Amino acid sequence: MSVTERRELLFAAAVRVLERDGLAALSTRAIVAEAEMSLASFHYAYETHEQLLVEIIAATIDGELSAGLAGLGDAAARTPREAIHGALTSYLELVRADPGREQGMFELTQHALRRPTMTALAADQYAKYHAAAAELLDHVAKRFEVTWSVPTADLARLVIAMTDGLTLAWLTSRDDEAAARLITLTTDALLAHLEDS
Amino acid sequence: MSVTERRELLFAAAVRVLERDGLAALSTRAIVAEAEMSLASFHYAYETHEQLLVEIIAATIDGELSAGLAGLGDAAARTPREAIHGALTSYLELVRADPGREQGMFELTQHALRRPTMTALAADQYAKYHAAAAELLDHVAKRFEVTWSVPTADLARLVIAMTDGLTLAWLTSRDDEAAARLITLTTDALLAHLEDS
DNA sequence: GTCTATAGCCGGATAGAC
DNA sequence: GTCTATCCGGCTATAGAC
Repeated sequence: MSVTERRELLFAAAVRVLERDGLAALSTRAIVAEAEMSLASFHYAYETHEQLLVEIIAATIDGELSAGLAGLGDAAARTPREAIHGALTSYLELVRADPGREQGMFELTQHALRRPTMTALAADQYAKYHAAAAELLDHVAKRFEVTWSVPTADLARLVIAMTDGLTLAWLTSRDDEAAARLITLTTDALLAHLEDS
Repeated sequence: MSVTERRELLFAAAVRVLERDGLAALSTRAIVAEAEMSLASFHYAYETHEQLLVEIIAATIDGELSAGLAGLGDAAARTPREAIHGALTSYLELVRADPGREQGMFELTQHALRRPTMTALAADQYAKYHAAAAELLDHVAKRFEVTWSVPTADLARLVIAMTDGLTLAWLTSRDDEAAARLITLTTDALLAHLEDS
């Protein structure tokens, strides 16, 4: 087996363990067991356990972005409200479909914030979240020929803060109706800063 | 030393370790070292390590509430906008003054969500957050003789989601100006649902 | 290359001396 | 009651057989 193939298998196994059992259970032993390998073979692909963690954080950033906010580009939306409401709703669907995944993201962020060598990763993670949200807000403005009366960089932070808060609220309560109302309130908050060009 | 006194000392030491070093470092050994006790004496006050964790989660809920949203009752505020903006700002000050504390809260929530025996605690935690936020929104409405056009229970979820999102944004970026703008946007979002009685 | 076996450390919990 | 010493298990990492 090639080193790169082994890395990919271990990486995929690690993501499964993280989502299913949480970061606290993401030991080297759990990973190789999930990948059905021997313990020693882990270090043939990765130097240290922490190195895999770093790679997971870095990689999950991009995946999260494309999946979570893909709904914003939804071609079926006929108004800015539909576009934004639909995007937030499709994000919530993602959380509902795989709660462990979003929980794993939070755990990774918290973990990174606690280690000096990894805090930059957490900062990068959120910088990319904000950039992606801003890009999609710009996309909505362009598509519907409207303009945001507040810098999209600021509105993007509002979007990300709300998705984080929405996720935590749903994870702790599992209340779909309350989450739907929260999405509507968030949509209202964003649309208040939209004006015709 | 009485059992209750020992419990209090261990509890306080555990909170210090949690805030300073994080949940992952909150071992029984670390706690007794912080409290300057022997290892065995821990189990004279608490049956298990998990029992202390449960107690910390339960107790920190109330403390967080009273401290975090105390600004909403600020007597100096002369308008609803000042009251809400001031409350969110004073909450952010709390986060800035003690980032480790808020991080510890997130870590406890994530931890509780992963163990079946503790998920109810996380649900209680957020239910109490929401109830407290609703109560304070009601307080603002009463004091300034205005009414909320949306159930305060729903607006309360918006408040809590935003404080969570705001906290994560600040923890990852340490950007005070961006946080201030986020607070202004949040204040706007809430005031949009305020009308004269 | 790949495995078994193990070193060395830290974890929670407890036995037993005093 | 309070401590030291220890059990036992899980952890990361690596040595060494093949």
